[in-house]
Amino acid sequence: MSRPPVNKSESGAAGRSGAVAPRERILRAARELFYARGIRGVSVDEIAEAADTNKMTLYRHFESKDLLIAEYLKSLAREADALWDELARAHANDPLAQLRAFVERMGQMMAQSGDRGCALANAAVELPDKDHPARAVIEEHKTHQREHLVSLCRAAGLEKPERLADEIFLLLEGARVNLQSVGRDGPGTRVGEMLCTLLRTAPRKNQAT
Amino acid sequence: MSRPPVNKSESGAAGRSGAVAPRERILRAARELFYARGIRGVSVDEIAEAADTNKMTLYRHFESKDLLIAEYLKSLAREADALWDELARAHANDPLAQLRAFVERMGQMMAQSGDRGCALANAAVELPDKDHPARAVIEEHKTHQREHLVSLCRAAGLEKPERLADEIFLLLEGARVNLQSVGRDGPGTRVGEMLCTLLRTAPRKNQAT
DNA sequence: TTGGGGTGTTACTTGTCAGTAACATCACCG
DNA sequence: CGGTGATGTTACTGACAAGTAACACCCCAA
Repeated sequence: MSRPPVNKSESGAAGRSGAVAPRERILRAARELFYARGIRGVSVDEIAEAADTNKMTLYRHFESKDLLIAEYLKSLAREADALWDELARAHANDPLAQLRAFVERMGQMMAQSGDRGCALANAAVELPDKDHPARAVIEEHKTHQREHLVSLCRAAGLEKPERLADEIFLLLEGARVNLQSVGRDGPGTRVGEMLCTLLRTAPRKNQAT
Repeated sequence: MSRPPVNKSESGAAGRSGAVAPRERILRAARELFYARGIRGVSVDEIAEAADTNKMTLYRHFESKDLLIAEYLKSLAREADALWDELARAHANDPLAQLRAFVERMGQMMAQSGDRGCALANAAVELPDKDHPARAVIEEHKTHQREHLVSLCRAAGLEKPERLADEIFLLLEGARVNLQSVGRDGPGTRVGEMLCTLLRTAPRKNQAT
């Protein structure tokens, strides 16, 4: 009780040195492998090896593969939220600029890397079981993402913010899933400019300024 | 050489009677199971059993599970092409009506059944290996689908047919993949009206008529 | 020095799945 | 009736994967 609360992630192998704790290494390896090869196409042994550790240590940090999957998706969701925060800081009190920066960022992501689309959506395809622990993470994140888009559209004074947000949202989802079907020659790579013109030509509510 | 080429599918158990040949039963079972539970989540044993036959017969008709997957997707692609043909017959020489009927049909499909989105796109997610025999089927079909949309938009005299077709295409893809993440409460169910207004407000090229 | 917590290692159990072999059966055709 | 081809049945192999047990190790702190 009285001793300093040295968390296991802070002490031990990691913490002081530049090394990374096993749990973190495992999560990073899981992210790479799950994304690149699909969740069901990667074994926990492979993940452990890629994380420079072994299966036992993996199971000491994650109850099961299913819960590791859920954590993997959670970490991606947190990263996406961090992007929102970053854009909010970069364009404070300018929701329209945040929207623009967002669609530009997504367009870039799709143009260069990320042939494999949205990891969350992919997971939903790979895990049809509605009771899988990952499903809650996916649904929560997608809903949150869409709501954030709506609130930005509304704050930007755009007309029919729900409809516009849905359009942006669905176009992005479609582009990312289509990238996996037809690769870089499909319409997915041109979604960036589509969204830019969509925002540019979106009608604003007549209001004071 | 000289004997009449009695195809196995026409003679034997099926053909004359109302029964269905094993190969067809297997394909149908594969369609249901692969779609509902994912490709990697269904074993060939299950498919054979659902088709009221057994694994041996399955392997007598399909070289491997991978080729069965490819055939499964091919049959779906053929079905989609048949839908185009049906719409073309129903609205001959009226490409705009074909487009409208198409988006309406898709909206219906998503509103009632088909929680699991586009089987082709799902397969692309589940089969990251670019050399998988199913990939060619997927890419070919998606490209063909998009080209058909473009040609319809162009024939309908709509402006920027490529851009409009891509928008329709991506919105549909996005709606279907999103349906799997957030279910019926998401924006996917409203894509029907979105597409209708998109078509209604799409600018036509100034031309005689 | 000593003890303990996190980690590495090996080996194992259990289950599943793709694919095959060998043989029995059944229907139809001549 | 006899034979041929498709189908059914059973049992099997080999591979792989999730998860666990037991034990050795090693660094750090008291």
